[in-house]
Amino acid sequence: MMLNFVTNVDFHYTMDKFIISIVGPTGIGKTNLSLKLASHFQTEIISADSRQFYKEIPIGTAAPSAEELQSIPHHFIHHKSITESYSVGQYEKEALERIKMLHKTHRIVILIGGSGLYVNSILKGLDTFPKVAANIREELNLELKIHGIEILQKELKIADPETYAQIDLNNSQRIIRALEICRGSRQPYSQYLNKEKKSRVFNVISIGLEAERSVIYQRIHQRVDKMIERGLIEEAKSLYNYRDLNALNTVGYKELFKSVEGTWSIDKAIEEIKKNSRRYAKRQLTWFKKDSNTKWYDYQTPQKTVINYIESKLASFSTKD
RNA sequence: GGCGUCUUGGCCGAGUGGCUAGGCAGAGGUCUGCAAAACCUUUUACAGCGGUUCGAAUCCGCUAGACGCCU
Repeated sequence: MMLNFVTNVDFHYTMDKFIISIVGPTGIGKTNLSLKLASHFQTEIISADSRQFYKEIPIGTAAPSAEELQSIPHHFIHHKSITESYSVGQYEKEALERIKMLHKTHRIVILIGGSGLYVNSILKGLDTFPKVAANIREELNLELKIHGIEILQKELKIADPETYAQIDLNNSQRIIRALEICRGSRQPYSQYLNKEKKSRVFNVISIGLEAERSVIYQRIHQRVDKMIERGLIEEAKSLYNYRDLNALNTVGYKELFKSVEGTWSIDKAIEEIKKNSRRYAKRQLTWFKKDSNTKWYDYQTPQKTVINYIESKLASFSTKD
């Protein structure tokens, strides 16, 4: 339903539209490249970073600076408050609408991704699930806390054997998601999966930025130190009262909260931030490397080289018509 | 110099004759509305040499190193 603007009528018109997707591990230089590309192609940037959505946490999420945000129009950065709940489903819908709008006046839109699932929601699409009341998840979370995961596993086995057979049964988040759909819609979660293929009205050119592992880690360490200099500790302290919000279950904040509480020293917290950032980068790489359509470049590759590649891709698409 | 205690994988740490300790770090991976989340898998050992024994990380001896006490 969220894709009902995709019709045969505007097929021709839309397929001359492009998304340049930039992926890669945290701290590799995606922001920098996206700014360059946006200015070169005279276009705007859509962010697919699930933490840069939140306006209260700019330092720890390494969001683009005020000047950068001013030089190129950005979308989905700082558009939410940490107190609002947000989901990929909502993001997919809103971002697709925004992209459609931008494509009316721009041939190319830049998508910069840090969050694999969010990038995928734009590029490939999610299946459509019914909306379920928020209190169902709250109930499930409570049941998990009181009775443990076994009871949820049992319920899933009955409610949706197919999902039960495939899902990671130790992962309570997945089980709860499946169950909230089962309970809320009285239909098995698996029933909503893999419906008709989502069509997209744009072509995708995917660019990955990478570096040797040790280089990535070194850059992460330096960036964390810089965040501390810029006042990450103060930012975290000021948000301590909101620590239970999902948006603050984020590298940089959860560790500093422990030092506010006195369980960790500041130095220990900083070490943990670096460690968790390294792990995050590793998971991002695992996710993004799976997409064989991505053209990978070393982070030091001249931006001109990347632009040339994109130009040639654009040309190859237009000759296909 | 003498006496004693100790030496387990990158780190911590259990194990006293046969049965994978475990944790952390690292590495690899999963992923359809909490995703910077959540979850899964996993390599490298018993300081060295020799002996006892069917069998030694575990018992004995020597060597090396660490720590403690004594002269």
